[in-house]
Order: sequence, then C-alpha cells, then structure tokens
Amino acid sequence: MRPTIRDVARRLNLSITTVSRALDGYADVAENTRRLVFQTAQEMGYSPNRAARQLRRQRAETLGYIIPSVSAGFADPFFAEFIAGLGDEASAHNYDLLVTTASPASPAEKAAYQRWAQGGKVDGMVLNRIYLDDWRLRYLAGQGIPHVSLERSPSQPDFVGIEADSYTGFLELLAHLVNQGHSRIAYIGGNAELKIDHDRYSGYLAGLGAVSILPDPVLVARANLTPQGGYQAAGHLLGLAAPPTAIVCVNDLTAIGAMHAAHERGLKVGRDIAIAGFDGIADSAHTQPSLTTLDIPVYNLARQLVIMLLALINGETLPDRQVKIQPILVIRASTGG
Amino acid sequence: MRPTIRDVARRLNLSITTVSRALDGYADVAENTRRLVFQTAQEMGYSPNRAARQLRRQRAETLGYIIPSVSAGFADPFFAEFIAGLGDEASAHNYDLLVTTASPASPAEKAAYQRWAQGGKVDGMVLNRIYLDDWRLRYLAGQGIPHVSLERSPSQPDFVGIEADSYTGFLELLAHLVNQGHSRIAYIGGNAELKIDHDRYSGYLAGLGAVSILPDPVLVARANLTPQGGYQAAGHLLGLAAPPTAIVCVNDLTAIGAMHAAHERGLKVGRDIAIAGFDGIADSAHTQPSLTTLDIPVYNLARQLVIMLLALINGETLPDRQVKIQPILVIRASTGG
DNA sequence: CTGAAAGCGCTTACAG
DNA sequence: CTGAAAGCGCTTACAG
Repeated sequence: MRPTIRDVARRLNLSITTVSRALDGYADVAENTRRLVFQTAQEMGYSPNRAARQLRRQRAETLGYIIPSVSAGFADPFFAEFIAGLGDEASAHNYDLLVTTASPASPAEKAAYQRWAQGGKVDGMVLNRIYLDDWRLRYLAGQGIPHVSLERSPSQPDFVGIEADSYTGFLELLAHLVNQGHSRIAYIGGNAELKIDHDRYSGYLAGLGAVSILPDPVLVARANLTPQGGYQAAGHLLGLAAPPTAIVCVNDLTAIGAMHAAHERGLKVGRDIAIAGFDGIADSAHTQPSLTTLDIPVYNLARQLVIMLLALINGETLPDRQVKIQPILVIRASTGG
Repeated sequence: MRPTIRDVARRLNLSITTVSRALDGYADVAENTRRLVFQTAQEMGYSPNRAARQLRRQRAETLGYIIPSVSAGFADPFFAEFIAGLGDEASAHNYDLLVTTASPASPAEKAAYQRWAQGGKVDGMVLNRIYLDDWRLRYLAGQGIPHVSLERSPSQPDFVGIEADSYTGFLELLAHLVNQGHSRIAYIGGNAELKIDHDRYSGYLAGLGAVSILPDPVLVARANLTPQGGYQAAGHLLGLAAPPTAIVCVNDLTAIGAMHAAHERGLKVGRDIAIAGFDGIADSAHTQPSLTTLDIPVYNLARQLVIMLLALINGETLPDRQVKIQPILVIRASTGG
C-alpha cells in the first residue's frame, strides 16, 4: 500500500495540513518541522497522489499532444523528435505528457481533443501540422484551453507559438537551385490546406518569380508527406515528356521517396537531378547521396513550445508570444552542393 | 464551467447515484431513465472528471511508456511507430498513454518510473530495449506494477510480452550472405548488455559457425544504434587492413550510417559491400540502394502489447502470456538481392 | 507556527 | 429501480 499524507502525519504526530504545507514549500512552517517532514516522507516513500491533488487543485499537471498520423502504422521521425523535446521539457517542470494519435480532421481526432480538453485531462495542448483553417485552434480558443502551436494559422486571432519561416527558406533554396543552373524546378507538396504546404509552395513560386521563371502547373504535385507519397509523385514528374531537372519537397520524407524514384529511373541524384527537402531529420545526413534540406531544430522548438505553454497555463506574461525562426539551408550532395 | 454529475442530476431531478449508474451501463436502471440521462449528459456536454474518477476508483486509466532515448534530441523512427501503435490501441480502449523520455539507467529514468508507478499516474507500463539485467523489470515486478515488454530479459521470472526471434533472424540473414559468397562478415551492435544485441550477436556467431567460419573479433564493433554510430563504426571496419565484404547491423539506423560510410569510401553498396539492418523501418525501403532488413511489425506489436497489458491490469487470464514472432528477412539491393 | 474542517467530483456498497 | 451517504487523498481558506 502506498503511504498517504495521513500516514506521514501520524508518524510525526502532526496534522496533514502541516505535512502538506511543509512539502509544498510554504514559508510559515518551522524549519525544523520541515526537515523532519521531508525526511520522513522520503523514508516512507511518500509522494502525493496525483489524482487527489489534481481534483483538489483542479489542474492536471499534464500537457497533451495528439500526433496527426497520416496513416495507421506510419510515423515520421519528425514526430519522434518533437515528442522527445516535448517530453523532456515537460518532465523538467514536473509535468507529464499525454500522447495519442489521430488522423487529421477525423471524428476520432475531435473526440480526442474533447476528451482531453473537457475531461480536464490536460492543462494545455501543443499542436503542429496546422491547417489554413484549423478547427482545433478554433475549438481550443473557444473553450479557453491554453495551447501553443508550431506554425500559425491565418485564421488564428491570438497566436502563441513558433513559426518557421518556410517561405524565406524556400526562396533561398530556389535561389541555390537557380544558381546551379536549374530552371525546370518541380514542387512536391502535401495537402494544400496545410500551412506548411502553403508557405513552402508560396516560397517556391516567389523563388521562380524572382528570376522570372513562369511557373509550370505540370511541375506541381501533391502527396501525403511520406516516402511512399514522394516516390509516387516523383515517379509521375520524372515520367513527363519534359521532366524537371530539380525537385523541391515539402519535407525530408517526401524527398527521400523522390530520390528513390529518381534512382530507380537510372538518374544519379545530385548530377542528373537535384532533390531537396525540409526538416533536417537525422536521416537526411545519411541518405545516398546526402540530402539538401532546410533544417529546423525540431527538438529545441518542441522544448521552447512547452515553456511557452507552461507560462500560458500559469498566467504569466510571455516575453514573446510569437517567435519566428529561420530554417537553415543545408546544402548537400543531392543538389550537387 | 464544465458541468458535473450534480448538474446533470439536478436537471433531471435524479440522484447523482442514478446518473452515475446509468452512464456506466449498470443493468438496474430503468431503460427510460437511462435514455434520458444519456441524452441530457450529451446536451450539457457532460463527461466525468477524470481525476475524481481515478481517485475514487484508484485507477489512472492511463498507460505509461518511457522512451529510452540514447541522446537528447535524437529519436529513432522505431519509437515513433511504436508510440503510434501504443497510442492507437490505448485510445481504442479509452485509455491514455503517458510518455516521457529518459536515458537508459540514468537517475532521471529511475525517477520517472518511480513517479509514475508509485504516484499512481499509470496503471501499467510498456517497456522495450530490454537489458540482460534490467533494473526496471525488477523494480516493476517488486512493486507489483503490471507491465509488458517487447523482448524478454533472461533475469525475468514472469515474463509477459512479445519476443522477436532475432537469433533465428540473424541466422537466416547470415545464410543469405554466405550464399552470396561472403565469408568476411562484420557485425555492428549496440550496447552488449542489450537483449537485442545479445540475441543478434549470438545469431551472427551461430550463422558463421553453421558454415564453419571462425569469427574474427576484429570484425565486431559496437555503436549506439544511431546512424552516427553506425557511420563511425563502419568507417573503422572499412579502414581495416582486411576489411569485411559484408556488414550486418543490429538495427536499420546503424545500417543507414554504415551505408553512408561505405559510400564515402567509394564503395558501391550491394556490389562492393553488402549491408543489412534490422527493424524494417519505413525508410529502409527508400534508402539508396534499398536496405536488406529483418522486418518486424513494430506498429502491430505495440498494439498487441497494449492488449496484453490491459488484460493484465484487469486481472483477466491471457491466452498467451508470451508471444514469439519471427522477423521476416526482406532481401533488397543493399545485399545484392 | 500549527490544526480542524470543508470540499474537489466522482463511485459504490447499502438500504429501501 | 432509486437515493442518501461515505470516502478516495489531497489542498487551502480560516482560526487560533
């Protein structure tokens, strides 16, 4: 049987009030008493029952993150890194992280958000893979649930979180490719309603415009952010009568699939065709050839998001409610770099 | 304000007892009453407060998994897939999944297990990356906390979980390589105390023994299960006076790093050198060349583990407390397949 | 500086 | 078939 606060109090002939206050660091407890309480609690292996504390404090001391899984059984290493950051920072503050997966905009996703938000399971939520019009953001705002997001929805009235400037990133990437002599550059995106697709696609178009290349709609494909999707989309692009000489992809996984497709067609990536991604996942440095990418520090972004969320939950004022970061263009062999 | 059971009861002029029982599906509630209660609860947006229910039931309705992160900021896609399976199956049973990360055998890891187990935060835990002598297993068994694991520790008296037969898998893999004409075959493992390393290394040795090849200690390297580690270890092996013609790796990530090292030395993987991994992560099909691997259905294994854990928690008898599965040898271009 | 008491929102014997 | 009451383990005004 786990000891309760009552057991500790009894052992010391103190009231549970005093034990609770001693453990919680209240100032009005005799130093001697406090020491005794700590020591005894330690000895007895006492730690407060979370459910009781939550019920009383009306707080869960738990953060939530719902992985927007595109397909059952598939997982982007991006998420693993993101979760690791979330989990590490949360536990550094004695918060827990609740995780589940749900397909974007599915009934299951709605159910999960409602269960957690209304059920008081979490004090706040972290979101990413934001949509241009995102019901989750509207829902959480409507319910007054603290939340932060990686990426910002244009429909979001009061955004707290971090934005990676994908637009400028892609602009830079395009300049690099143009510099390498490419003019027939394709784009493989994800769902066009995704904020990341929107920004990166805009950056792609702007990059073409900067050197007066007329965008060719034939060179734009959209997949589902997986290697499988990138493989198929690239297969299609490379089968065109006038195929592209470069392909920029909305994320690294898509690019990895695209490299596979190119390779299968006997093309040497980096020489016959340039391919680039976005995210800077650990694998990108070890693909064959290594992958040019726009690197964002996913792990650290996740930690930063938790810090912001905690401030929100505790009603503290944030120095910066909105942080913007620049992805770093990492030029590698896949674009002949 | 979230409505409580009291609000629902008041609205219907019923006692909270009846509302609770109706919602929980007790048989002794008038059908008419039940319908009314459900409808009203729905309308009012009522869902039971988790903390209160947990406190009363002395159950968390939550499962825990602590990611054994080898280094901050790094995450194996294996874990993402594993977590996705855990999360999906848990939520299918209205359970939640609590996640954090901790370095194996670190004080932080101990603290996390204690906090969750003793703090009553979780009803049970899922473990993987088991060590030959694993303090976590001993601790949980000692505390009587239900738990299941992927891989079994030899020191575990009462194992419930799933074992992948890595030994036989590596035996098969070695036979395949020998069949391709290789005799100088290297092994890159992880920590030698890891069960997966132990099994796979044993399979490697047995595979050599089966064709009377004397194992050469020079050809055995150990890294940390990351591409970075595999890259360095392979670099070392390939720099030997008599380098191997084939390298088998404890996991896919290590193999991906090894391929990188080979490539950098001007070797064509699949022709000049054979490389293989283990896990069958999604990326393995899209590396250049595609990676021969021993595939295990990580996502489904995770789901199965949750089912087993839930049975354990509910005191049900499991048809099979110990499940053994065979990894499937997927021969791809990296071994000239 | 310490303690008695209320109450967070449920579930569940028990009584009728 | 329904309800009154106890109690899960805490925290926190309030009193002294």
